[in-house]
Amino acid sequence: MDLNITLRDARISNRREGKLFNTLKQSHLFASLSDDQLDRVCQNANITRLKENQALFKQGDDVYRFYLVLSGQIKLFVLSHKGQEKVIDIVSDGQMFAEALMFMDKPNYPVNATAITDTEILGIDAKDFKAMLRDSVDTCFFLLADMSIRLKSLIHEIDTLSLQTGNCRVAAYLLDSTPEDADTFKLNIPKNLIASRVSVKPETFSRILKELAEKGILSVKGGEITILDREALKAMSAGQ
Amino acid sequence: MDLNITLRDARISNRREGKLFNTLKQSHLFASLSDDQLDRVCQNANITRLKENQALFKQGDDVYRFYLVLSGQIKLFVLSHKGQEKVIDIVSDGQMFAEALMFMDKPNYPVNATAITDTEILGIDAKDFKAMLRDSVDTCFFLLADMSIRLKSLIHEIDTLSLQTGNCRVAAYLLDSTPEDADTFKLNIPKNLIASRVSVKPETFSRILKELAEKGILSVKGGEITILDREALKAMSAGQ
DNA sequence: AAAATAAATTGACATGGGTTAAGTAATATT
DNA sequence: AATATTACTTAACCCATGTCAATTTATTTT
Repeated sequence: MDLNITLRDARISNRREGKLFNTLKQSHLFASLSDDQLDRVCQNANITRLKENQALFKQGDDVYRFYLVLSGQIKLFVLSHKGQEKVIDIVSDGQMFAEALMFMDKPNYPVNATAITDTEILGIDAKDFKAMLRDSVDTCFFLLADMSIRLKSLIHEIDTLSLQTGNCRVAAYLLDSTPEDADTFKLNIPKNLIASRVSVKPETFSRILKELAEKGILSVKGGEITILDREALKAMSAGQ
Repeated sequence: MDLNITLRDARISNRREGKLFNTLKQSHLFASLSDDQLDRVCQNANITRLKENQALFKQGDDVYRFYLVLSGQIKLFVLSHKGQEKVIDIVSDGQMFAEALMFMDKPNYPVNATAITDTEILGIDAKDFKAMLRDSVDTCFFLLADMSIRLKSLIHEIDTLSLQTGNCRVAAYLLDSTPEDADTFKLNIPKNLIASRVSVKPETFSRILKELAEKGILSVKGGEITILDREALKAMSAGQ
């Protein structure tokens, strides 16, 4: 199929400007690999282009690869019995996902992955990567650190789900979405996905934004948010 | 202090009946280590006895060790701004905890750890362990698998917190607490801790148990639960 | 055993946030 | 540009679960 291009081709066409290699090296995990190791890992790697709304894998599918987003965005989500969707995470440019699974016995994806915009991803073969990993304890340690950070942030997520209100989670999300300096920014994903990400309904998300606007903490113009009172927002994200 | 006994002493006194070594080998991670590697790891290890309600570490403390529970139970929990407690996990005999943290830059415990009964734990020095780990890719892989399983279960936890009711989470907890064969069992931790573990208030937990009893799904006599209709309980844990 | 303390239950009530439904804005399609 | 589709907002209502308060039941302590 013409959606899949072998990495060899991609490397030849991209090496000149170094786009792919640079992207890989920007990623925490690959930064410490030599070009040789990178080559080994990329033997059976491939680049896939997903159209908006196209699924990459479904919850329960067997795991043969993990992925690095080159451009675009992927949503990782679970579905309830009744088809209700909960966004676990949104993965964007330069970020890796599903890299933790290959170490399990007979791994299955615990989430669904679907592109939310046209997206270009690099898929890396789990077997190749694990084989390389046996020769690179450093990379093992990078991966352990990576997973450790994820564990910590998931624990924090459980924490906020159990102990905080939707209000706090929205405030925290907004603070997390804007750099310290810029007070005006555009939401990079649709509001209904943000709502699911912070575990409230879209209606509730709207209400919370409205409430924040009424309190003078921020102003909302479509997808453009301006933070007017950062301290108040921080206070709210910390739980009032 | 007399609460800390060096492992050398412990080994001498325990090797005969092999209690400590067996406990270590029952643990997923240590099962693949040679006795020599085990010795290296245990250089600066020590055994600590905690009294009921005694804290082992607090959220934010620097991480120098990770732990294996030899006997008793430890609760891992976070506190809200207002002092509200959320139990992240209960760790019992043979289980390891905090082993994921040592790979981070300047790690701090993301949770509090307190003994809920008199507890005996083996503390393993993170530096020693990491040094040994550089010579044992196998153990790296075990650890990666271990962390992968934890990641998966935390994702599942977020899933159930976002998409399911307290009802479902209680049902799932109860199913998880009893072996497939025995229908009658004693809750091994106080009900208020179970409530926090499944993210409901003690009052709500009481009501849910009462409702389950009224529906004929189980019977409750103090801390003793008898499952009367396992299928119904499974259905409820799956979301009605 | 009695008293004191802590844990669990129960009821009355409050509320955060879900549900339903309608309408409005924004985006995509013809 | 006109239509269709999708995303977002708003309002009225409702429910699961939290809060508060009072009791009952366990568990310690003396």
